[in-house]
Amino acid sequence: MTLNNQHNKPADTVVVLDFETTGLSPNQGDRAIEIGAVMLKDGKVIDRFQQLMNPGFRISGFIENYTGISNMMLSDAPSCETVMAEFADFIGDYNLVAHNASFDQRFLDAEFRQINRQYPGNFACSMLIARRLYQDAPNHKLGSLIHYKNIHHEGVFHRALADSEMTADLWLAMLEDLQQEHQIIAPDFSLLQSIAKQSKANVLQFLRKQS
DNA sequence: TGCCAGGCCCTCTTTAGGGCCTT
Repeated sequence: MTLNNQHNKPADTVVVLDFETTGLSPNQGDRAIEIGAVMLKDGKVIDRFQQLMNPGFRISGFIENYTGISNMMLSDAPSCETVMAEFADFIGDYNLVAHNASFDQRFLDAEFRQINRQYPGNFACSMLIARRLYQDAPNHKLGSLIHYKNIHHEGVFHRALADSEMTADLWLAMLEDLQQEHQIIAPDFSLLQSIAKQSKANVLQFLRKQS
């Protein structure tokens, strides 16, 4: 459910999202079971979305243990189609951010195909950007980066809203580091997308040209 | 019957292999 519908649609607003799913591949029949999202504008959270959804079949014990989402919790949840229609309205035409975005994009595309909805926004991947900016991090899992950047968290992992909140905080930390450590005055969505496309060796030179 | 993701990225590469990341 969305918590605040009173917002405009400026270009500097992004939606940071995270899916919990029945598995790794929509092509193998996997479905979404939870969507969480945070809307960011000018470095602040202005809206949130969180909803469980019933995939129409029982989820595995592995997924119950991994996410803490049980078959009982999903039994009275609305259908994927109902939730995703509401989520399509939430994201509108904003640009999107996710950690390992190719995963979330596959599920978003698959679930939207089921309800004949589309979105015009672009995706940016916080993992690919973090691999460039934080080359000394022990690894680039979301939880590891949260610890690496000393980002406050509530100790909840692998739930959609909690993970999207942490990804949003990581996104804001990367924007701040680009300003503070790389003297880039106004880093934006397209710049971060470009950083992900730089080679590991060339990214510092690329950043110097932006400052 | 047997198998079962996909994309990015690095390197002991490019006529390939394997690790990382997401559930």
